[in-house]
Amino acid sequence: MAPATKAKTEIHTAESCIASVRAVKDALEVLSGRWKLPIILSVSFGTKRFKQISKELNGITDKVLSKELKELEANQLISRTVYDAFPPVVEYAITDHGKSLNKVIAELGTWGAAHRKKIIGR
Amino acid sequence: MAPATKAKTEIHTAESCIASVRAVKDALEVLSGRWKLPIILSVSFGTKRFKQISKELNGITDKVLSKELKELEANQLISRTVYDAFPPVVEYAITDHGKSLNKVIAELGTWGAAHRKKIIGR
DNA sequence: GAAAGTGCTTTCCTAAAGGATAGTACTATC
DNA sequence: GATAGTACTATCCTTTAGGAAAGCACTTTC
Repeated sequence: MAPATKAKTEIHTAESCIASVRAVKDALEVLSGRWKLPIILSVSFGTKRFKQISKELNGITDKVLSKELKELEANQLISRTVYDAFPPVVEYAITDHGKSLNKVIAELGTWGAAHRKKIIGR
Repeated sequence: MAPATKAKTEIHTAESCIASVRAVKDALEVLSGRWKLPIILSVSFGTKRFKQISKELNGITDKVLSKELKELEANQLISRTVYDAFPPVVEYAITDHGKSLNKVIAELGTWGAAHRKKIIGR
């Protein structure tokens, strides 16, 4: 069997492909790493405090969680509210912009579960 | 304003939250890094050769691309076909399993474009 | 007055990601 | 016989991600 030949239509396709690739790369830049999406998901289930998020993510260290929360806040994906009390009380909530990731994350979760079954088998 | 109080219903919510988080983490493990999703997207636009993918991704080095392609093949997300010719001809195509990521990637692209406008402003 | 509780920060360290650069295999073309 | 063409591989190096462990602030509870 011979390799496929270049068709004229591919030129047009290539351009839209490149544009799409760029958009996906933009998204990945903001959402990079193992934790940002899981954090957003956790918070989108309801306003949470630091320790609660930490427990639900299972495995993240305080340092990393703190750093990720800052980045997410900077990108307006979550909001942070401090109450002056002691011991400290800080609440994290999803923003409207963060909510706009709902579909992405839902799809990803669905796919993750399906992939696990297919490849790992359980 | 006082911090929100813990409601009974949150117990139930927390469990489904943790399950969702796990699924998302599973997905992220397979799709980790800056390049895998863009590669899958590129290939899902049509069967491509090494150099073509390289050009469309804009910025990836040969070494990294080669490595990523191997991982994606191992996870059955793309297929690799070698034709014995000189210079070499190798074609990469999306698999059915890879196609199952279409919605995820499309959503991500849409979001990426919107986010760029919102935060970066162009 | 010791201990617990919360949301961090700090220091130190390892592993992995990823980039730069060059090289190879072999044929075809000029 | 130099050069181009393709899909890599190999080496070396820098940067980033991320983890482990401990410390701190200040109040309340025992």
